[in-house]
Amino acid sequence: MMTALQAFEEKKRFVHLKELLRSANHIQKIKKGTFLFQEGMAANELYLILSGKIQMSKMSQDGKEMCFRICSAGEIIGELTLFTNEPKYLLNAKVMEDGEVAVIKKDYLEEQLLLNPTLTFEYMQWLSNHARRTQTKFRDLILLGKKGALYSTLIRMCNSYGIRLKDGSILIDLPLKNQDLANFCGTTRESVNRMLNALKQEGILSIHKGKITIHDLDYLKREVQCENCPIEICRIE
Amino acid sequence: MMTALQAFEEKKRFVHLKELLRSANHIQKIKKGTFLFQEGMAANELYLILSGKIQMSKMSQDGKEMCFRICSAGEIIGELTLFTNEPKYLLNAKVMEDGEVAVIKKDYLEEQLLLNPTLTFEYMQWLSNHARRTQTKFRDLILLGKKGALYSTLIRMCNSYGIRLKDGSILIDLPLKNQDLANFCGTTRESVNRMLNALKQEGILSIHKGKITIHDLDYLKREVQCENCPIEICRIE
DNA sequence: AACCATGTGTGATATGTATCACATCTAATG
DNA sequence: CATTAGATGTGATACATATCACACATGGTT
Repeated sequence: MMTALQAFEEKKRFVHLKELLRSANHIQKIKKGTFLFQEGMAANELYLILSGKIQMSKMSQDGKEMCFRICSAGEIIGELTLFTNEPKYLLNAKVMEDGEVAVIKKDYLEEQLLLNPTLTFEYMQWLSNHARRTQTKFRDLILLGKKGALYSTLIRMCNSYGIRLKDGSILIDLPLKNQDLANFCGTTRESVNRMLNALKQEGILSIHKGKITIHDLDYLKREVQCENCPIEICRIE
Repeated sequence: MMTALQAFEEKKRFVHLKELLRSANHIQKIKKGTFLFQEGMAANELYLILSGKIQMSKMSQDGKEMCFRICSAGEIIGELTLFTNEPKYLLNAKVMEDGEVAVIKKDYLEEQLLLNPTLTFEYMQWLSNHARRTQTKFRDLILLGKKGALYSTLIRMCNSYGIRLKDGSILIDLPLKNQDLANFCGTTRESVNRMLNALKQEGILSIHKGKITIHDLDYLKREVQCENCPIEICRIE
């Protein structure tokens, strides 16, 4: 779990990049249930989320959904279209919660990134960390079986969206349906339901109003033989 | 499958980056069966492969291996340690075939990358593509089941290591054991063996001296409902 | 309060996949 | 060419997971 200091450090990161993004072209309202963009669409802009929540996912041809991350205020989306040939969005951006995004022209951002070494540095750092996170995440999802996949997802969600409560429990501050979790870890809502209920029985976690609270994170870590990798790596996104 | 033109374009990519790497500090011989580096080791250098083959993989705590890519001449490894805080290798680099690598000091490369916009641009482009490849690859591995995972892996290997033969078949120019393939797609060697034999029966592929030749790539693509994503994305690495 | 849509919970069953235990096969080596 | 180590091939079985079908809970609406 993130300590107060770590959270502080995390916020200090990429300050120049975020500063640049704030000088955006215009602001756009986003409404729950709509898509900000969908995979395959030509990508000329990227977005800084000002408020609201957006789920980034990718569909398989047969209708199954792989969920990558849930983004909220301060996060950049559409970033992987930068510096690509025929830029198309690779993911779907589905709005989970009303809000606003700042719209940034891709061309402008690319130009600025190359002109300013500090920006370049921050962006490369972000990309490297992204790639590193992805490697450990997918190793877990693929090698640990579905139960391990769920446990690993819960652990990462604690690090990405968790709030430490007074009793030491961690509230994952996102309303998550069984189906959402299933989409994150490549299983079915029924399996997720059974596994969550088993964990509830054991007192490992509890659920109120669609939000999960983890009471015994160490249990989950033991079960997946967690190697306690650095906090910037062991995250959902 | 890559056309001649595409292959040519691919080779032209990242020329400045590779040029820089050739001005390396020194050359090091690598011997089959040894590790150039292992995950967790402090990372102060990265490498350009001059000859030989290196398999990049990550272990899970219970001894299972997730294989990410097999690199040969012209490829850079250890690159994801650039611009990270406490740089440690994230993967194991196991030598599959004797050869030589050029050793580049991490500090020097970081400095050069930031100083030269062309280099910066190439490296960012490479990182973006890497992230995009990873997203589609793991979606396939996680959502398609083990058979789909194997088929997807074979398709990507055609694009990464394939040589088109006169009769239109594609030779995957790597000696691959059943266990290697299993490590790539998160299954067991027995399962891989059964699936490969079924494909042999159907005439979809054949194997000589440990190298697989795909006779009917379209069959594999149909089975995984391949969406024919761009060649720089549908690859193993 | 009755209704409806959406989500959750759960048994029965089918399918997919791993595991175990061997029997070959093959290539390298003395 | 005999031996051996490593790789492949295959049945039997156990286990994990998905699928199906439906009951139940919940919250919002008329």
